[in-house]
Amino acid sequence: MIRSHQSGALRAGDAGTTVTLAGWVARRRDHGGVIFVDLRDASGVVQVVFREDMQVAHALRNEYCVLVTGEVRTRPAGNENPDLPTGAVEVVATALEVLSEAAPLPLPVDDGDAASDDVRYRYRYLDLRRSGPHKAMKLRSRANQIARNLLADRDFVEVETPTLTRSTPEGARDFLVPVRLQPGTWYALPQSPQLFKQLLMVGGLERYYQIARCYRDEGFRADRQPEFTQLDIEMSFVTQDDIIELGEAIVRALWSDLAGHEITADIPKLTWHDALARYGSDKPDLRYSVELTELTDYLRGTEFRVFAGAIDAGGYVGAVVMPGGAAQTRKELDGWQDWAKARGARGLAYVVLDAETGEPKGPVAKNLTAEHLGGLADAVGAKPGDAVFFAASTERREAQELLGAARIEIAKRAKLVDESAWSFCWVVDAPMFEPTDPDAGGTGGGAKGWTAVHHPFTSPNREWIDRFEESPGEALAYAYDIVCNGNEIGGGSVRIHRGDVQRRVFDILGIGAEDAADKFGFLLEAFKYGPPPHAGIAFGWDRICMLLSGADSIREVIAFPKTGGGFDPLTGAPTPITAQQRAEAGVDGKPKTASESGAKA
RNA sequence: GGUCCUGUGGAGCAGUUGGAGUGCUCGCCGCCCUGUCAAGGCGGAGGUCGCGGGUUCAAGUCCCGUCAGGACCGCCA
Repeated sequence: MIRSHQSGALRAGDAGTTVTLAGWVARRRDHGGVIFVDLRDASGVVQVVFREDMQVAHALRNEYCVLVTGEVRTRPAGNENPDLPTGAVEVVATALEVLSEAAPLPLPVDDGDAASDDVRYRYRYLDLRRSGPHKAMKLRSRANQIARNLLADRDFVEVETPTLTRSTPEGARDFLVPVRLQPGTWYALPQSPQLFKQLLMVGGLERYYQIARCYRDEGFRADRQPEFTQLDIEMSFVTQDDIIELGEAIVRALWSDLAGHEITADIPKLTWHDALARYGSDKPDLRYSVELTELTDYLRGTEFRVFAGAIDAGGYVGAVVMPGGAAQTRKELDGWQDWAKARGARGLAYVVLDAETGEPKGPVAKNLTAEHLGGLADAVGAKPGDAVFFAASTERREAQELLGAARIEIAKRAKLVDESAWSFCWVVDAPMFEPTDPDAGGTGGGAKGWTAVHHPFTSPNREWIDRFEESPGEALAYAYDIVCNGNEIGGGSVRIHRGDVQRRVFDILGIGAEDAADKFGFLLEAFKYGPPPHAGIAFGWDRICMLLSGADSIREVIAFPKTGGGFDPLTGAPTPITAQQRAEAGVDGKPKTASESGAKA
């Protein structure tokens, strides 16, 4: 080591010690006769004093990398800085070596206002010198360590699975990699290690985990990047409850250590259907209590066409209450219409209850009978001064999700969210299937299809395993998600381990035997040889680290993140390739053996 | 694929009704300064107003297109 101590570790007890420090010039305060330099390394900052005999420090600039030798002294009385951990001491320099100079900085490296995201990520190596990003990287490392320790204590085996693998249709779009040695054929980057971890169970490992990079070529968001990380877990000979117990243990350990938050009781469970019915979301934010009310029966017989149309078609009408919402201006109420339209809804019907009299008012009120209006407040649990928003649709889930989105927006606008709170829940009993493309229903009379809510390897629960064909839309799965403050932070399922059940599920999904063999043949083959019952879970590691670090984007907990367009501002990736690279990569080659699936019709 | 917001010296912003590249904070360069810690004082440099087109006597400002970043919808088994 070229240094003797870490800058941030120096304390009053070190006074009198001669130290050699290495780090960066965080700030220089040049008084002419005496120069103060805040020297920063990974451990923190300490003040270095250069006296008249050390005027070389005059040439130092921000972010020069320097080596300083000097004596630690307690600061003169009255000059301590209580804001710094090292504020009781300073280092009086006797030697200075500039290890490397720094050009004028393209962004501020101090902890004041941050630059915009694209500048920060273009110069991420400078951004990472700031304390916030630095802490986020350390937090993530610590989170990995906590998970590894806990899983090692429980005899889990950490296994790496391939990142150059087979394209598995269904689900998200794959990133594809051309194969030079077999022109015209492509690897896919894994969307998750799902199939491999199931094969590891067949392989008898019983307890597997991996901090796994996953790749999905879909739209990117604040909480979605083209490559992201899961803490991926799979176990044999377990039930859903065993996975939930393990998941809670991991979450409990993470939040205890990294957020100082103790999860004492069991994390509450609610069913997928309850979550939709009460919160209009399969990842409800339980930090606030606003709930939806179904009004389908209450409003049955109404002549208001918007509601009657949904009710008569066997659909759903519901409402959500905005506490104090009656105080909104006409402009604000109109704003909700724009908000709803931006989400693809026709609008958001509402009734406001007069703050004095409780009298229902608003455009929709004119369309409802006195009877319906009279009992409305009680039916939805509204008080005078509240606003009631309605949604109606022939598709229950569609209306519920609109109200769920309104619920979130209400909480935001009415400031109902306790930002310091942590609220966890499990959402269990998810349906096995949902109809494909519900919007297209009714046209052409084409066959109604089903798609897996979770994934095609999810087991129906005991109640449905022998008869899910009877009513695919109602069949429930052993599938579970863990939710924190309205973010899905993990999810998993009990897997199908019986070939016959798997084939029946594929049948419902419209995946024929030939198709299944082509896409997942290797898994079905494996399942011929004594596959153990198994179940697993995967945690969205970036999201968890984001929540624990208080960030509002997973980019903050990724060392070198990409922009929403999948662009890396630092390296400039992706880039075009040269003609020679293209020729060598085999991009344009034709597969040698044209299998049925590969050949064009 | 769609909607909305943003784009002005190195960074963060302001810029009114269309009237001179105008302003603020920080940074940068030079000088002064012996106890600061967001040091202070004086002086200075630094601009294709994202890009292209249009309207106009005149565009940072209005219109159209486009690019980039962000948020959201679709999508994400």
